[in-house]
Amino acid sequence: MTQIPLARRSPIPPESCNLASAIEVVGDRWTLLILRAALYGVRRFDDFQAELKCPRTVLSGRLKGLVDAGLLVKRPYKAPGKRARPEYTLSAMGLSLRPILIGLTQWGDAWLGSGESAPISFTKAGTKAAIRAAFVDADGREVRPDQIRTVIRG
Amino acid sequence: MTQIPLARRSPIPPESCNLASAIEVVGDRWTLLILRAALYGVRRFDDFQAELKCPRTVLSGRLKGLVDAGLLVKRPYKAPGKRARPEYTLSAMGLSLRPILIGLTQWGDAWLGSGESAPISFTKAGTKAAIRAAFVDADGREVRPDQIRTVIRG
DNA sequence: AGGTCTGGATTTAAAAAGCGAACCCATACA
DNA sequence: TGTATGGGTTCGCTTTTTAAATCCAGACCT
Repeated sequence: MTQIPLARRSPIPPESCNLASAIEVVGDRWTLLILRAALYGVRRFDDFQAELKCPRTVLSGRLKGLVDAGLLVKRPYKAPGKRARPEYTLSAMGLSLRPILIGLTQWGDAWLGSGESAPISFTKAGTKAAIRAAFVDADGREVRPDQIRTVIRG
Repeated sequence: MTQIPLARRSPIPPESCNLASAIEVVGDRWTLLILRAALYGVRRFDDFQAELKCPRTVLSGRLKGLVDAGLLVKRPYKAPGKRARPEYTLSAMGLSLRPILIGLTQWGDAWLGSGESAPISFTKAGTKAAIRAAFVDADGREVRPDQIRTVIRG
């Protein structure tokens, strides 16, 4: 196993690190579970609540936070014969988290799964072969994890 | 923007979803910040504490949790002329989260960055061109986001 | 108009978690 | 003998979470 060299501090302090900022935005159990559901198409308050079984106060707070952060868009929808109600859909910013959550799904399949085959998988349109989250170079060719190098600006 | 079709529920209930399980393990602000630091080489209690500025009780609890979950390994180290002390290093399970945290870093660069160029970037060993998180098929060729299809087992 | 249903929240009070400061312990070193 | 250091735990206090109850607006029915 490639060992990471010992460091007393991270090369970038958390205050000015975009990873740390991202963690402030999405690094929360309920927030992540909301995003998971949203990526599967859930949009409405009560549907989120039924799925997550979280307190409605928490849900309402988290939804507000995600809207403020720009990950969700709140807008009215109107089913025929019903009054207009808000629905929460992913913005481009929120949608662009999909590869990360798919990556986390596959990490969970690999390390937390119960041995059975993964209950959900992802394929390229028109084919049946599974795809996976990975890194690619500018030409779209895979770069394996041990080939990744970190470069600090400066 | 590709809209996700409306759904009242996720296709997989959270209780039996490996993504939801993964969120239980790593879906926490301090836990993620610890993993971030660990991926940069931080190993020791006081170094984590100085970097995260979190209460020592919280740090000690989270480290225990990560060891129990198998992401970190606790073992003694001995600097010459010093007494033996514990250090926390990433297991293979923890290391395999690196692509996800790099993906999250790049998401933060794209959406939360202050307009300047990213303070940290990633390249393929031996080259200078940046790499990015993406999906690949079995042959390691990129699959663009709009080409991704979700398949439920059954 | 009045009554009821329903989705989308807010209010309330108890339980849990987070927090900072102080303290403890073992070992190196002077 | 005393002091410094790394790695924690203990102690109170504050903030969040949580579950349950309540509120509210608009559609539908009669």
